[in-house]
Amino acid sequence: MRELAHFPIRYRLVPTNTSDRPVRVRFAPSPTGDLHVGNIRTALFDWAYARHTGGQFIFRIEDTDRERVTDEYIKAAQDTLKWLGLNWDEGPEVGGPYGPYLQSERLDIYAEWSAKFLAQGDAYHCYCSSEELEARREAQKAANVAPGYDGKCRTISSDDLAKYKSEGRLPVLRMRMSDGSTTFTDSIRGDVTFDHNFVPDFVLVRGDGSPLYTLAVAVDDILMKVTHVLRGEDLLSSTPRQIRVYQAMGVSESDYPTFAHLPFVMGQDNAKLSKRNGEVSIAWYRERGFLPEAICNYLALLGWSPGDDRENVTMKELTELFTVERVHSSPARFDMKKLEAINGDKIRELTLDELLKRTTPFLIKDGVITGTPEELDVVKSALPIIQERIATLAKVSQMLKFLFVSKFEVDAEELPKIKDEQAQAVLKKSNDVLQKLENWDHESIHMALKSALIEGLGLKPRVAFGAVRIAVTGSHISPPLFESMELLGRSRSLERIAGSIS
RNA sequence: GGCCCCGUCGUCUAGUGGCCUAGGACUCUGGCUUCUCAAGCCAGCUACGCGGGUUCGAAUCCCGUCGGGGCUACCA
Repeated sequence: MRELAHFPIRYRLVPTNTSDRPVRVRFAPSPTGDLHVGNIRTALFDWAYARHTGGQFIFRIEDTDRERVTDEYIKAAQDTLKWLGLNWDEGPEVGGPYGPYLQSERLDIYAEWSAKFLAQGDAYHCYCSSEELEARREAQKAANVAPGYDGKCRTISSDDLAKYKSEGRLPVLRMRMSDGSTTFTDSIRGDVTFDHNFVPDFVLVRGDGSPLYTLAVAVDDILMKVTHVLRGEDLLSSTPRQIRVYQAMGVSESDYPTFAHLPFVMGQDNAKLSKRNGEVSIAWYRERGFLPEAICNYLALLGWSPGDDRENVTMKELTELFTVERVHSSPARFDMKKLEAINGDKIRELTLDELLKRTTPFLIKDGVITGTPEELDVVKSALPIIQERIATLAKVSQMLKFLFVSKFEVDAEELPKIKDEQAQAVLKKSNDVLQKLENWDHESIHMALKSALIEGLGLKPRVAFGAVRIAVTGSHISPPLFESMELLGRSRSLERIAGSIS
């Protein structure tokens, strides 16, 4: 076994794509659950960068830990990306020249490289058991030295080897780190240096022969000719290990990818956003009626800005404007209120047909309609009056429910408001004038009620119309009253008003 | 503990030595809009973590400090 030369490793990277290699960016999640806000922010930046540069966007599944990654989650990840419009050029389903794109299907490749590393002396077998390692780590902590593998099995006597083998111990494959340090240029953070004293020999292959992330990620990025690695900040300190694998692979420095570590998206509790702290899965937002373009727009503004005051950015504009240089190095807090505001803006930008298409599934799911053409006609005529008052698509159901219920009932907590003397007078008067109304359109209804209630009874509009609103829609919050009554129709409107009179 | 990253309104951000008595957006508060809720419009509150230095001049550069976060696995 050859000892590695003891010299500091100098590794310089150009901060932006000045290389003439075509840009290839990958998004490589390890789907151990539904993709969450942080994952998607990374995917979005990866995608935007690829599109901005006219490069390729590669989607790779890191499923080397088959105990935590399930097929279900892999499928869900693909669905989420597609729903968001982050289409990939290479990856699952579409294939590509450097596939397969599931690491679990590339095991022979990793086996080949790990055998090579072993033969070259870059890596070595380590027979230390988990218990032994744990004990030594504890001792290191107690002695206040940097914890990490101590290199015990770098050299191993034949006696010990025979002993371990007779005990049936299965070795892991460890990468040998040299002395010195690794410096690389992160496009977002600048030069970052790690002293190898704090980068212990790391495991490439488990005792059972399966590869670890540390091996697979580096091998794949090289083999798939990835030029830019934009990923979460949590992986920053694992970069020297990736670079060590590149060296062992014999890759020349000019072919190393450029790294850019994106800042975290944090939860309200100021901790890294994770499954623990609440509503982080993209599926959760989808179910609540958030638009994919709104999610992308909002997420793009977390850690990046176009540079001017604009906040409403389309996907197209994002691809035009996105550069790594404008990505922040500091973490951002996720703010649901702002997402809702942007979602509302995006809803208001939708055409009527588009809005109808998007809201229909929610109305059906909530049992408001079954989806007949007649129902959709009604929905379509009602959408213009609620488009500016909903922040999420899921809100349409409660707004339009009153138009479809077969057995109408006033909300229990609203009922007392129309039972007092004044309200009853309003309803009786309304019933009288509306019975005689010739044209049942919102303008006529408005005029009739205004004249009867405001001028006739001398009431404040909000008081008078409020009672009618509750009687007709069942709630004090509703779309505009007169339009609602026009949509509801004469008979049902009058029926409800009459039904509210005691 | 060690290593690494980070630090402008409550939140997201603009800002790369003078354009900053720090701009925008979201939130919040008040008002307008005589049908609610929204939307829209107007106004207001509120920030350069702290301490030194460099400079004629610092949010911007340097040092220190404090604070937050990540990593420290046969997870990724």
